[in-house]
Amino acid sequence: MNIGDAAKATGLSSKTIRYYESIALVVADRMANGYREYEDMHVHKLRFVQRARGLGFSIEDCRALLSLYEDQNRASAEVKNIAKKHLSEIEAKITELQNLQKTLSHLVEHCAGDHRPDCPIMDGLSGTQHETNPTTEKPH
Amino acid sequence: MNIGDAAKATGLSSKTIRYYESIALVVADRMANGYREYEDMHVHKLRFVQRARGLGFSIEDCRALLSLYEDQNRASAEVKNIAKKHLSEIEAKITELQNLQKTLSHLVEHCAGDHRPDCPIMDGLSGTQHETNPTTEKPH
DNA sequence: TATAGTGCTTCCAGTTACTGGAAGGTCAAG
DNA sequence: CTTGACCTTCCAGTAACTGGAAGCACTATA
Repeated sequence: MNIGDAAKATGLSSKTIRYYESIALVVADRMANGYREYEDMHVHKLRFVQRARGLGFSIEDCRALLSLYEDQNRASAEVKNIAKKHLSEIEAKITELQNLQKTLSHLVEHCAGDHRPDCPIMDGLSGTQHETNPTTEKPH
Repeated sequence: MNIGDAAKATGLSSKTIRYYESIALVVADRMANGYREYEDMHVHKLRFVQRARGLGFSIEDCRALLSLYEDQNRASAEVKNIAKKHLSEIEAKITELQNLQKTLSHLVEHCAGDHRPDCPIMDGLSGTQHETNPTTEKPH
């Protein structure tokens, strides 16, 4: 199976699969002509990574998870720790975004959105607001 | 006022302020010795950008908002459009993260997290799950 | 005046996870 | 033998900074 077929089998692009090889995440064997050769085992790993990425795990998390995936003597506690850490990052991000959403929706609701220049959104951004809720001051 | 003072006045780092100048977002004048010179107007603009970034607006949005900020004849509708678009992106992101959170928290809850290798999280990632909810299959 | 220390300058590289594109080799079909 | 689809490598770009190196400017002190 060459890279194009592996791409179809996993839902990843050939580009992405090559990228994963370039960072030593999933490395294929080579055929006589230099083409990459994918066995079922490689496809399984690629699908594993694809699912993990779909759950938002970083590439480095995927690397760790993949090595646990191959480790017959793994402790599920290690897997759980990685997942819990990721989960709490997701939850923190949700909270952060909900705060932005609250502030922004307030501003948007109070903006007439017509041809006139007066705009509570601008007032909020310029610090000229008359009566408003505090903006989250920390860029990331 | 030189760049260090502008940094203190805005809460941005000197590095960031130089970066903003390099992308022509907020450009300072220069003093005889080559140092950047910041007037109140520059500080206002930098604070404006800092607040907009704090609300998650992209640099390009900041550029557009900044030009509206300076436009006496702006229509608040233009501001509102930018904000509404950003707001809907935030809301989409929240929804996406909430889906991940749901799936992940299910998996985490069902993992014993002990010394044994059996692990529902691994099962979910490898596609070997016994009874589970679908994972979000789209990386970004 | 020499020097030390702080702050300023520019430029280059690295971060995350790919994606697009160029230049060129390989293979199967007609 | 040519065409077209596929494969290869390598380079550059994305977003928004951040870190660091090399070197000039300014102030204070010995």
